[in-house]
Amino acid sequence: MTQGPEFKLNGRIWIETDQGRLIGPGRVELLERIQASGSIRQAALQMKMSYRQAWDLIKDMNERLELPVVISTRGGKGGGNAQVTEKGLTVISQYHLLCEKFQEFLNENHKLINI
Amino acid sequence: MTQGPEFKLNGRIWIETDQGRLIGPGRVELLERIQASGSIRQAALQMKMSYRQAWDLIKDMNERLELPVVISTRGGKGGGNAQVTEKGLTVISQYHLLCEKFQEFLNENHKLINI
DNA sequence: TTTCGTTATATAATTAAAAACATAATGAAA
DNA sequence: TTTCATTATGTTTTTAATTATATAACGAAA
Repeated sequence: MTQGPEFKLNGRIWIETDQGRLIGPGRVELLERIQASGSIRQAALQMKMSYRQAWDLIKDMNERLELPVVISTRGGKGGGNAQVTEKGLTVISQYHLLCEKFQEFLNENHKLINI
Repeated sequence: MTQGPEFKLNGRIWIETDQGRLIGPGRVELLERIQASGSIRQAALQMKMSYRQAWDLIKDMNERLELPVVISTRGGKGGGNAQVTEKGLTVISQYHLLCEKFQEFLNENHKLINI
């Protein structure tokens, strides 16, 4: 029934400080994949992101939040591992909650598009 | 009274089609500056954007919307000029309205941040 | 005490995005 | 009919972002 291009309202939200972005979709997905795999390297591979990039992101969050979001160890069985802390889990669920609200916002305001 | 880093909820919204982003903050600012100056070149200079980039953005919007957002002429007095169409004005005001709503969203949900 | 896969980190290489540059085309006015 | 500033467009260059590569550190287990 509709015709012409389908205009869609979309967007991104994140949490920032005066030092810039701190928590956004990419970082949260990274945390989730670290939690699931127990490995920064595996999480990075899954997201087709370089290990370096993943590590930098984790380091940034660990340094800018009052408690680390990921604790990692090296050596030993498996070569090492990483695990998401309570703080990290809080960050994940907080962001998800915000995203749900944002999705509602997008749905509610889609009808305002009239171009 | 507050302490620690100030966490702020922020974000971006835009209108897209299956061909990708169509209307966002940069494009709308460009339209506004073209409207104010009557010139793509001046608008680009003001935004510290290359003329090429500005022109590409306008071209993209003109081609993807059923009516152009900017009509331009070359030669003559002043070398040429550009003017924002009714459609372009609609795009500007539509996006502003969405941004107002979005700002409300950000303000309302800022309190959800608890990390 | 050697192996293993990972974390941690610096440095080099690659790629993609953006800007810069060059050049026609244009038409009103001097 | 020459000048002028701009639009329009292709091409080259630069820059910034990202990835790749290399290497050390690590510690459990074989």
